[in-house]
Amino acid sequence: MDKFIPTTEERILEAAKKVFHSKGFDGARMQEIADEAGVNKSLVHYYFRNKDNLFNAVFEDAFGKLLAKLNEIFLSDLPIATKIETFVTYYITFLSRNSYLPLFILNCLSEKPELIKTILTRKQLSPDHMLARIREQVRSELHLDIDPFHIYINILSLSIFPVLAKPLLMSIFGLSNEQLAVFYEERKTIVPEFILNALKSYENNPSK
Amino acid sequence: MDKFIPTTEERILEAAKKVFHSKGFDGARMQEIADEAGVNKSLVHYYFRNKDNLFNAVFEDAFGKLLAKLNEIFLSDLPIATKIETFVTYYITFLSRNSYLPLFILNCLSEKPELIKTILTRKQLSPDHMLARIREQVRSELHLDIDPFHIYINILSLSIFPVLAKPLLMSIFGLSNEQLAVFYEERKTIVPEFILNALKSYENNPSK
DNA sequence: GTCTATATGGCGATAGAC
DNA sequence: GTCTATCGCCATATAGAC
Repeated sequence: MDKFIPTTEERILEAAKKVFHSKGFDGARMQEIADEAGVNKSLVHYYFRNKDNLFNAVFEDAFGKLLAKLNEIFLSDLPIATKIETFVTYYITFLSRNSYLPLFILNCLSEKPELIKTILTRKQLSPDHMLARIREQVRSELHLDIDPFHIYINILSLSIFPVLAKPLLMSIFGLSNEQLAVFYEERKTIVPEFILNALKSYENNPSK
Repeated sequence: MDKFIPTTEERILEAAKKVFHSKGFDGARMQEIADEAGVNKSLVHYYFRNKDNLFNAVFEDAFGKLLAKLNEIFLSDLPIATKIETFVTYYITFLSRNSYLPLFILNCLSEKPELIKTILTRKQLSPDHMLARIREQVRSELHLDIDPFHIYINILSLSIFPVLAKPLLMSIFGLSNEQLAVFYEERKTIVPEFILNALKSYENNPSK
């Protein structure tokens, strides 16, 4: 079994992910990235020219993966209930293992929102297409004629916020890492249940 | 009507809020804060000694207000359904008017989680007390014997995340400021409905 | 490709006149 | 209390030897 030997460039990119994810653009130091990668500081500039370039590479990698998965799940042929379960489980699992990621992405988007256009076109992702698909399924499978946008945002909120708020859960409620792991595990079943329960009630009482 | 004339110190603090909220600790510049307040840079040091002190003052102000309101609502004598409505409406209103706040607070907590202890003790806030109160009401009013923690986190998620994700909503879905205002307005009724619907289903089917 | 050395600028903080 | 001037440090980035 031949071991994967990363090139210097890959080592730098991995180190940059670690540092940018936890410290953000302004807080990160090129020296720290170099140390983390075990290379000389000048090499970082040699491969990526400047801090902005390196940061963009890190951001595209992080956000691109998440967006692609989002699209993959919601454009698939699964029934809507299964999609919700799959999405919630996948996102909670992935984000809780990379818990710096969501905060990093939101910070980046609030500072440089233009970066997202590049990624959407480069990866050929269309959020409108995805929303249309959800609306169609909500209508045909759940027999609800409602705007799917709020539902969609609710799914994202319930999956992402609890990971985003990890430091808050630890410092306010004093949860340990073990308790947090249990908490996230529970949410993988509780959240889809919660959402489908809420939707079922609309079925009985189609006010909208 | 005598106009409120802010002291220099107050002007600096207000300016610091604006700059720290939007740029974070590392991104903020003492010079920018001074410019924003219309004073000389040295005056900022004169009143607050250093950047850390100033930042702590800003953080305590922001987070303290939100925590106090959270406690006030959930420890009040309102029925649980009304509490949820009140909370959702208040938080969406307040946060969407100060949309930098939630991201600012989460960043701060992930970098210096120890700051929260000070605030909790200084403001005499007890999260455990609040959770106990919710459990009690969920049991007596909704006749559900379930752990209120997930419900509580769901309420926070559905209220806070959509504001936190404002830049995401704007850049991915291309929402304008007007569309966002409508969106947040809709959520003030949709979210409590969604939550209470979900809880009602547990009532019919008390698996837990 | 990888290193050392250095240019260049910006930032937080202080000293000291008024 | 408010200003000007400046110190000392550190960060990004580049030049150039190997």
